[in-house]
This record gives sequence, structure tokens and C-alpha cells, in this order.
Amino acid sequence: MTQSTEDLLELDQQVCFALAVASRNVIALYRPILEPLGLTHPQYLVMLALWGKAPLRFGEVAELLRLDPATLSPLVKRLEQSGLIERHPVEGDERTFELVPTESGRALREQALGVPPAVIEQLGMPIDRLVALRDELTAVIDATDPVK
Amino acid sequence: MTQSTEDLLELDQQVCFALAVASRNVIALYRPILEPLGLTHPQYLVMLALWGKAPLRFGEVAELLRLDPATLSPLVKRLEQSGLIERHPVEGDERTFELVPTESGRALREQALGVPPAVIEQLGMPIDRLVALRDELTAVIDATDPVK
DNA sequence: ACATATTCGTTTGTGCACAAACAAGATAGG
DNA sequence: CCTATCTTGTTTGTGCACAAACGAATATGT
Repeated sequence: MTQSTEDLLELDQQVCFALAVASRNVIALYRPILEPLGLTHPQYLVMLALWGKAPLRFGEVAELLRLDPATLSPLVKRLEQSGLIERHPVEGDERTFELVPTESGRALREQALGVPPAVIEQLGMPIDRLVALRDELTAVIDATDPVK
Repeated sequence: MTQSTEDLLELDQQVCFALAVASRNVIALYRPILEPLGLTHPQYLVMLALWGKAPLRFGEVAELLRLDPATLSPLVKRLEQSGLIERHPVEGDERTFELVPTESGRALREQALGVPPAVIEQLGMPIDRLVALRDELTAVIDATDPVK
């Protein structure tokens, strides 16, 4: 099946625009659900990482979440200020530090358990659609990841 | 095939995170390509809209690109300041205005023709993958679009 | 040991996303 | 009319994304 150059250009526009809109829309879906927890979506991702495994170094969190250190730095500061995490020195390297949830940070996990089901319900998409989407997104990320 | 609740929750995380990362990565792909044109990606989308059909009212552009007026307002101001577009009054409604590319805005279109092929090439993904992705993204947008 | 280079996080500046409050023009009801 | 309501874009404030410059600590090479 032959495909004209115009088709490709058109498709390209649609894919990139659709990607941006879908991303914003889904994050907007999280917003009212995360609001009672006092978290933004990026902050929620950091807490998820630390609930899964702590301590993590600053740089490890940045790499896991594909966040620029310049973005993560003030974000961490806000989570500290909210009393959800704290930083501890790393033995033998004064440049970096480890992050761990505080007591109230760990307590917040209980509330956070309700987040994913709420999002899934709001999305209302069949599971196979989500699986297909994840696979395509993974391909895009592999094709574009600046990390190698 | 049975699917546990944990799987669903896990999948949710993966989809939303992958969506955010893929969106940022693809926009980052555009960045060096758009840089010679002096455009950011959202600005490029506005120019695309106006190259396709002008004049367009402020509100029409906002709706087309799914941009909040509060986001579009300063963005338009920057495009005016770059001399790429200008606003014209609308007969019979003093609240709004129309946007049209200036002469140099129209001239920029020639350079912009090279953008999509460059992006496609950098992406290096087979077309059927892109088609599948677009279809899945469309489903997500339909499921989440706040505009009904 | 010491100079050089690299790693690591922070700071500053610009632009985008979004909520909330706002202001001015248009519309509808009485 | 003329007042209340709705539309439309702007402004302000917060947070995120990213580039560039920076400073401090560590690693490397000789």
C-alpha cells in the first residue's frame, strides 16, 4: 500500500498533537483525585517511587522519572516543605543525598491506594485498549529517549 | 483471561507515566528542529492552524488547539512581538479579534515544510506503529476530553 | 600530591498549563 | 430601555519543563 508524503506529514501532526493533548487530559483527570492528597501529578510520581523503594538518591529519582534535576530540585523542596519526605546525607559523597518518606509521607500511601482505581474508572476504557496504548507509547519512548 | 486488581493499578501507572514521558520526548524532538524557525512547539501549532485557515478568532484557535485562553493569550502576544501574526478587530464584536499571519509569518511556512519530514526521520518508527498510536490516543482523548 | 576533568545538585531565566479573579462587551428578560 | 446574565479575553499566582551558568565535591591522570 503506497502512502503519499502528504499523508505522512498529516499523520505526524496528528500524532504529536494527539500525544500532547492526551497527556494533558489524563493528567487533568488525576488533578481532582490528587487534590485531596495535596499532591500534583509529578509530586505523586515522586512519592510513588519512594513508596516503592526508599531511600533513593536524588539522581536516582531523577533518572527513574525522567525528570531534569533542575525540575526535580524545587519539586523535592516543596515535598519537604509539605512534610512528606526528608533528605539524609549519603556516606562518602557530600554532593548528593538520599530521599525517604516521613511518617506522614508513609501515612499518605493509604489514601493514595484509592487513586489508580478512581482514574481507571474515570477513563472508562477497556483494558486491551490501555495495553495497546502502553505498548505503542513504549515504542515511542524507546525511539526518542535521549538516554542512549 | 483473568486480570488481578494489582495488574490494573500497575498498568494505570505505566500508561499515565508513559504518556507524559512520550509527550515530553516527542516535543523535545521538535525543539532543535523548530529552533531555527524561532518557534516553540505550541507556537508552531498556532502557526500551523493559521497557515491552514486564516483569519481565525482567538477563541477558535484556543478550541482547535485545546489551549486554555489564559495560556494562549501571552503566547499570541509573543507571536505578535516576533512579527509573525497580527490581530484584527471583528466587525460587530469588540470582545474578540481575528488572527492572521503577517507577510513574514507566511514566509516562514516555506521553512516549516521541512519540519515534519525531519521529525519523522528522527522518530524512525514504522508507519503502522504511528497509525496504531494515533488511534489509541484518539480513544484516550475521547474518553477524557472535558469538552463533552 | 596536584592540576585537570567530571559529576552532581542548585540557581536563574523563559515559556507553557491551569485556576481564580477580573473587566468589558454582548445578550436576554422584564 | 435597563438591569441581570453570559461571553470573551486578560491578569495574577503557582507549579512544571528545560537551557545555561554556576559552585562544590569527587575522580582521573601524571
